Amino acid sequence: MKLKATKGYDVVHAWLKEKSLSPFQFQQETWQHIIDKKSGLVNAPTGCGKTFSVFLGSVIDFINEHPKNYKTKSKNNLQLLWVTPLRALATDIGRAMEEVIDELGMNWKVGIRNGDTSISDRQKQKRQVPEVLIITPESLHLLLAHKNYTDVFKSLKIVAVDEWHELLGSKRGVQVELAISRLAGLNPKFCLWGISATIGNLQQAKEVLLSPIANLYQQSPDKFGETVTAQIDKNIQIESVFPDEIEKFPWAGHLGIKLVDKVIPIIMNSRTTLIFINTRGMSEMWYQALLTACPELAGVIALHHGSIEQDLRSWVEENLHTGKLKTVVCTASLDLGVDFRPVETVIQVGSPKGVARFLQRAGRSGHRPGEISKIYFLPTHSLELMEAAALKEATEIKLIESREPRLLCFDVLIQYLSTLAISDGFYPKDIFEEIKTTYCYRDINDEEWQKILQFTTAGGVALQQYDDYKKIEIIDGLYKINNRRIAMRHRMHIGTIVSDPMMKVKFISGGFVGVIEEWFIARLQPGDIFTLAGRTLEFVMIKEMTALVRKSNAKKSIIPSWQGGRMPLSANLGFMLRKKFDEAGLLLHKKNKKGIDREITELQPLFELQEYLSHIPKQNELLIEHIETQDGFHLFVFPFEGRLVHEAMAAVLAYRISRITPITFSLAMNDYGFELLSDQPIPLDDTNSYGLFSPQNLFADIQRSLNSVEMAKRKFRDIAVIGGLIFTGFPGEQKKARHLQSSASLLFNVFAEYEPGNLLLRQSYNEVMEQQMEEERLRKMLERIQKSKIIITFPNRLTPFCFPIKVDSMRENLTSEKLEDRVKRMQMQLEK
DNA sequence: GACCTGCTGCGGCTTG
Repeated sequence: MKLKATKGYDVVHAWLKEKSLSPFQFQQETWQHIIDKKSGLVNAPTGCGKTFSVFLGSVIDFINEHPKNYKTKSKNNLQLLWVTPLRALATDIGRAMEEVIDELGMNWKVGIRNGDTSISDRQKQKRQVPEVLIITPESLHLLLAHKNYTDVFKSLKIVAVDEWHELLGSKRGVQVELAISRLAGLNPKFCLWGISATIGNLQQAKEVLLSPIANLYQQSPDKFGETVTAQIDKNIQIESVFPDEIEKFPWAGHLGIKLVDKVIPIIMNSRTTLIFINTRGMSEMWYQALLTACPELAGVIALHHGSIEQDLRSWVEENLHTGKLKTVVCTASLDLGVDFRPVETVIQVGSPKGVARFLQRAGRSGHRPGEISKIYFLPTHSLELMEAAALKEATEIKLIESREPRLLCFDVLIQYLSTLAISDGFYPKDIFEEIKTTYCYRDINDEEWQKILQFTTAGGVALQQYDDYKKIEIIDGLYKINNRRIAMRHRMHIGTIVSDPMMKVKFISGGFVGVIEEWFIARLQPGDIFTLAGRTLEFVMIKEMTALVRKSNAKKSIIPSWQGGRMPLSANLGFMLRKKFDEAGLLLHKKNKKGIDREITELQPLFELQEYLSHIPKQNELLIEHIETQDGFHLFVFPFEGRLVHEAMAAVLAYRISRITPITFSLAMNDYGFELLSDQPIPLDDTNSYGLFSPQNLFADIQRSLNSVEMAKRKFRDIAVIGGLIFTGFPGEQKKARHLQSSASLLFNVFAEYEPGNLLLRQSYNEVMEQQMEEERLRKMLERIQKSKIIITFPNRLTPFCFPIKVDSMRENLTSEKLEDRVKRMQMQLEK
């Protein structure tokens, strides 16, 4: 495609030429669309100039509009609104944009508006609106909460939503949708561009973002907008780290520290290495282990995770950028963000749980078009090695996960209405029309809308006697909040991220180290030694919700753990894993092992034992193992559908079996399968297996088998905070976690008793089903099982497949030392 | 209610 010659393009083209840069095809395509005033989605990997695709497009467009005076034109006049999910990205992108503007001699200003923006900068931006404003979704809503906010957006020409794939699928994405619907209501002339990495549902991603704009043009949202794809194929090299003797490598575990000696040469042979660890606690352990194994790393190795003080993290990022650091051990905290050009090698320790995440991390290395991205996969137990084989093939065929957009988030809607009410107020009729243009709320009905309005103005049915919940007043039909206290509190609570209250950790001598959860600190005695941010610390005391510590030289220390999210194995990776096990099973009977993944051939001894004791399931089979040990009667099932689905399925199966015979179970699960354990034989056999895994009555059986009320209550806490029902305190004034949960629980009970139809209550149950149980996936799994062959085996001892689940379930009752002894004993028995 | 594996992300302490 050749770009139409325009003044704007000439100017930009000349500039590019001067810099000896030639634009990529996808960038030119985007520019053309922007010139033609179209909207759409750019699909490009990070680090290949996706920023410039849209940014330069807006520059070209501006020059075209003002060919004569583009150098002097414009002041106080927002042209481009750049939405990005990360504050850290804003500075970098802003700097790059300023450079271009400077070199083109244009009279544009770039402003950054987020929580880091100083008060004086905010005031400056208010007096003189910059031409380019880089903003987070939260800050964008804060703008909508300002009086006369409509003035700011009058001149807006282009809105870009960067990293849209990161926002889609979360309530932050819903916030973006709402903001877009409002802007579309105000200023129908702007173009909207999303920028996204590759995901499974790109078309849907485009539709979600562009829906309100499609509505303006009265077009059907699923067909509206352009898709521009960068044809830049990243060369990704995946290499497994193999233990020397697979026979001696543990069958279970999650840390993988036994392979630390294999990591040192990789670090040494590479300029810089990022080591991704799945949890914060384990990243602390790896950091220590690497330093112990290779003391020369002192000073060039660092640690980075979400509970480390922001300043320390920035220091690490900065020094990684300049190449001073050779290695950084990190968690998902470095998945996104600053463009780490010098990173040469990436190591993934343990399961990345999904294809997209793995590719994202691989892409952190060789971060330039044309360069090879090199990633090592380090397994934490034997069977996990199969994930490397699965990831390789998934990468080849681009089996990348989708991000499902969230629907009908009433909590976010309530927050949004309060936001509009504290600025200029709103007329329900207009706003209802607007929100219905979003993907999230397109199916909202009149009754639900009335309930929402009633809720924000009168506290709904249950809370009508409490003035605190009557936030919005109606004056001549205008919905408005005039109470300054309510307005202030609301501004402080804009956003959809609800975190557990944490305790800060600070040196007595001053200086913050990071944050830790209350329960962890609560069990420490003064004088106890623990580790945080790679430092050994002695706990002194708690003062004003801050744990005071001093440095320590002790050799032994406790490593904290945090209660984070529990990402399950993705459906795509599970699918590929089943395929690889199928291949492994076939291979046992084959002489010629050419062309077979090395991971599979290395694991041959393990597979032989599995096949001897039980069976290796094929793709169209479900393996069930009945095993009797001194602990009792075990039933192991291996659907490979991820922890959350297994958790729900285990409960449903236990319930269904208990209807055949009165029987109680204890349950255990991991990403590959689950276990039912009982003191009596478990009546599951050929005659009833399909019935027990039937999708029929699934919903009812879930309700009966899981404590959905308790689960909904937990979900409700976040919903209540987002919806503004619970005030989590002024900044710095931390509320206790217990306190927060109990106020949420109280509200939950009130609704359950007096207003069972409450929308937020309903939403919490829906979120349990959709997010926690992954009901959709559970149902699909059961349908798959109905079409599969169920293979029931009776091994006379534990098998390589069930061993990791067994070890995980033992962990619950034992301390780690005892566990280690016990695992050894189990393994010895197996080797007999 | 919390641990023995359990991520990340944002915002707020005014204004007339």
